[in-house]
Amino acid sequence: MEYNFKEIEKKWQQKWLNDKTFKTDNHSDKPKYYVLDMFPYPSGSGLHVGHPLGYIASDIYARYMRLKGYNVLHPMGYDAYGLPAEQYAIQTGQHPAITTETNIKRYRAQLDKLGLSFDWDRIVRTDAPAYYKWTQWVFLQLFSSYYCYDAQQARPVSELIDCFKQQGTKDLNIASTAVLDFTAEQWNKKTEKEQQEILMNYRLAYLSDSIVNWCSALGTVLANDEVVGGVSVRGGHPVERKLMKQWSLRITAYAERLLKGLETLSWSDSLKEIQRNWIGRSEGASIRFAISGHADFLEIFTTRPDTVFGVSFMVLSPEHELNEIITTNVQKESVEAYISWAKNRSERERQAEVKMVTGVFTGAFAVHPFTGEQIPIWISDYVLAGYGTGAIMAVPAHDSRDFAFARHFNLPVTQVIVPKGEQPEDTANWEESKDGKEGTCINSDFINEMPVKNAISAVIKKIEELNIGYGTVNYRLRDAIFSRQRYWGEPFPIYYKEGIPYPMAEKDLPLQLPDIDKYLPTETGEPPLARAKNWTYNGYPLDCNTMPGFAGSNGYYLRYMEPDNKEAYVGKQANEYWGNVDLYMGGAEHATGHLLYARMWNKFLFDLGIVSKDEPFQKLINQGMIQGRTSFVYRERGTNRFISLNLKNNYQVDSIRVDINLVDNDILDIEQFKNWRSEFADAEFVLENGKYICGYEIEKMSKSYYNVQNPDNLVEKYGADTLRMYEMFLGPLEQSKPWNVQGIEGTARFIRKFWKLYHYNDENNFCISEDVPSLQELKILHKTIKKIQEDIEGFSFNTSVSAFMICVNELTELKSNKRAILEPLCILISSFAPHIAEELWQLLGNKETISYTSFPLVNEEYLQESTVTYPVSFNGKTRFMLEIDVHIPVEEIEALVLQSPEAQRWIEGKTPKKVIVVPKKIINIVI
RNA sequence: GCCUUGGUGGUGGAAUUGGUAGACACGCGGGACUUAAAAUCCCGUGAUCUUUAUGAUCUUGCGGGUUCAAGUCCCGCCCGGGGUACCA
Repeated sequence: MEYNFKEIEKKWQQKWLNDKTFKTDNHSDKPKYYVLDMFPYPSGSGLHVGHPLGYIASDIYARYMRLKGYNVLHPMGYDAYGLPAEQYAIQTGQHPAITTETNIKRYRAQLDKLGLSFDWDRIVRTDAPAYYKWTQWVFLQLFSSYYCYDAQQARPVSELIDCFKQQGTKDLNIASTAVLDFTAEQWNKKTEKEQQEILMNYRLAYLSDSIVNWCSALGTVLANDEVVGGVSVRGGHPVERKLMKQWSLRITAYAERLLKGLETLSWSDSLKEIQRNWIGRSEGASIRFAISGHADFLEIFTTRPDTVFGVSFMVLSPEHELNEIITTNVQKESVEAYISWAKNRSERERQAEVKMVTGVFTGAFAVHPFTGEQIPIWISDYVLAGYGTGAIMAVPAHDSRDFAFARHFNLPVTQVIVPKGEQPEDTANWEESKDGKEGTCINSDFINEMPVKNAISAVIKKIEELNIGYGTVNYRLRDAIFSRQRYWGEPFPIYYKEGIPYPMAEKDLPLQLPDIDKYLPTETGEPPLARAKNWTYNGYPLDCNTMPGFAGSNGYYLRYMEPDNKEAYVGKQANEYWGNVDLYMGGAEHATGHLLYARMWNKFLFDLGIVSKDEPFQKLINQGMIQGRTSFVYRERGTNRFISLNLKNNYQVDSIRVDINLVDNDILDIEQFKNWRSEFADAEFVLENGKYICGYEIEKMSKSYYNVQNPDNLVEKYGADTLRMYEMFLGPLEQSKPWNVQGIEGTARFIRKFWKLYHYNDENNFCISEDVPSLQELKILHKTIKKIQEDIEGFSFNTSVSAFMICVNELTELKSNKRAILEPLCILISSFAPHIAEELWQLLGNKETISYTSFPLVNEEYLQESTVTYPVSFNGKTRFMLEIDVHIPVEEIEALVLQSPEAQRWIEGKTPKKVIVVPKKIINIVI
């Protein structure tokens, strides 16, 4: 039989489906292993070649673990809520549910063709009411909980109310938006509304004013990605940063645990580092400065209280609430102008354009807490409203941004720290600040001559004594804004009574997403849900926001454990059996989003006693991103004439992305291009050598860049086994790489070669030899088993594939087709190329599928060598090879080498200075 | 800007974690089979030089350093990718 991958793959995919080969039971004698992929967002352009990279890798591991005797849970689902379906709905009027359904069907068909071993009976999708019921349920729990720092866990708000009734805020150490102070008596006198407002200050899901990108023309809030240069990408309308009431999750309450928990995880160091930096723990002090002529205080956070005597000005963020209060009449106009200018700059712009120094003086002065000096208060957008208190004390001598600011506005620079081994200098000559945290204090009153570290604690002690501040820990992490003014998401199970939000009863969940006539915000700027008819609960209006994309993806891994449970998010027994995810496969682009929110979500559920593990994802592998190669054509400005790549420098041109399907080998198919868009129908071209050559760039694969490569054509042409092998062969799993199909022929050839090894006669029938294998064949086999086992366990799948290839090449050379070799080989290859492996396995006469067998064991005996071949180097340059018996002790090797005629030739009668013998590695002779 | 990651032949990449740089594959060149093509198989393939050899020299983004020995470790640069809080 010829190798007919189409028939073979279809046959086995059908069989796995019919037999439910990969259905997983929640009960087993075997140890459990949970392999999870980050589920995809079903986009309109279908599954692209980047998706399977992770899915194939996790599938290889899942299949391997089954062979190693584990009960493996390997499910799949869809992150079905998202912006693209909504945008499409706005444009076409088609309900996002329909778009999503179509896309999911397409994804499923594409996934099925790859031969992935998912247990499809456990499918979850985030837009299913039976699923989002539980997303809403968790939200209600968050709403009804607060975070107690003493207990280091979430507690019910009802407990907090009892506490307020009895002792007010006394001795409370809990997470809050603002620090409040009241007695039991005061609490009990408050109205229901006042009490509810106070409780909002503590809830883990709470309403507050947050800064968002508001586009009044579109009537909606935009992501930073959707804003460029202060205007919306769509339409180019102005966008301003505006305070709006939003739901938030108090993830900052979990900052410390999120940080600590990282230590227990098998994630890459870089990913942990990203999360650590994102959480951004810094120790420092909060100090209150009095303001001249005002009752208000200016509270700042600094990590360098030791530099307090070097303060030469204060800086407030443009959003700071004191701006309005303290600005003098003289400065009013320029301050207002500056603030309104700064308002339209995104946070990213502000931080990126670090060289651009801007700011304005308020006219007001703060009072130095120790010297009583008058310190001018400035406003500048290099101070961010969202970090610390949104205000800083500027110490230009020891902070580079403050230094740049001081130089630009000609403010004084006072040195207060002398780095070790240096002398105090005249700061007028400085070209940069001395930011180092090592040194001794000068010009600093009571901390003079102290090293920085001691000075920090001395100042903290002093401000605590004076009751003007305290030592504190600050996090860069911000609470997550949790509401979106969009349609396609989970509605909030919250209704309003006299403007106060109340939770719906759990028994009334899920609160189903209503149908509406249009997916746009209302004319008055209300979110789309305001268009829904009877959007009320017991006669009260419901919240019109929806939850963000990440809401549904937080706890989905729990739902796979028991997807049909109607009583609970996840049943206790199922959760205790599956614990957490043993291996999570997904992209590193989720490092600070999903992977942080999901951890917090899980920790909260852990606090509630719903889940048994504090961390959701024990081991994490980030598959690299497969990048697209976007093709570009170059249009001469103001014309419809296109200039070939190497001639474009002679013209003034604009780069235009062109669909990669119109380009072959960088050569544009001009006829197809003309038909692609009506605007190009009468295009003219300036060619080189009769061809139009396109340029290219490597970037993220995206429908909007026209560079999406889908796997369908390749599966059609080469089969799933080849595609699977090829995607793994492409390079290290964790590295990003551009997609390129140049090498796929080689993998296809290798699979055919493997098949032919057992189908070599004229009729192409299956031929197998029952002979006992030779030592050489056993050596090849066991070398391969060992290598592949090591590589799978180290997620080095590219070298595994190479090892297979070498093995097949060697066997082909020996014309070896023995049963005793093929049988283990089928099992080895079954993780990578499961279809061909099953087919050969069946041809060998096996009745059961490979998943019921176990991984072959390595017999080290076959791998032992009697000699070692040493490279012999002179002064580090390898000159010849020398074979030495393994049993010769290391001490004797030196003499042996020096005596060899080759060595004598290189030594040329000189006396070697030194001989280095590294066992089994190298011999180096220094002369 | 900040965080993170990568840079090795014409191309994708390998290198036992400090020990023969370029495995394996693509591509390319040559040959066999064939009327021919496809497929398949065999040989060659980092660069330069010469005395054409079991030869020499150079070579892992650039510049320094540590070491008997550096793609790998250290310091300083350059360039690409991802993230940067409402894309998923």
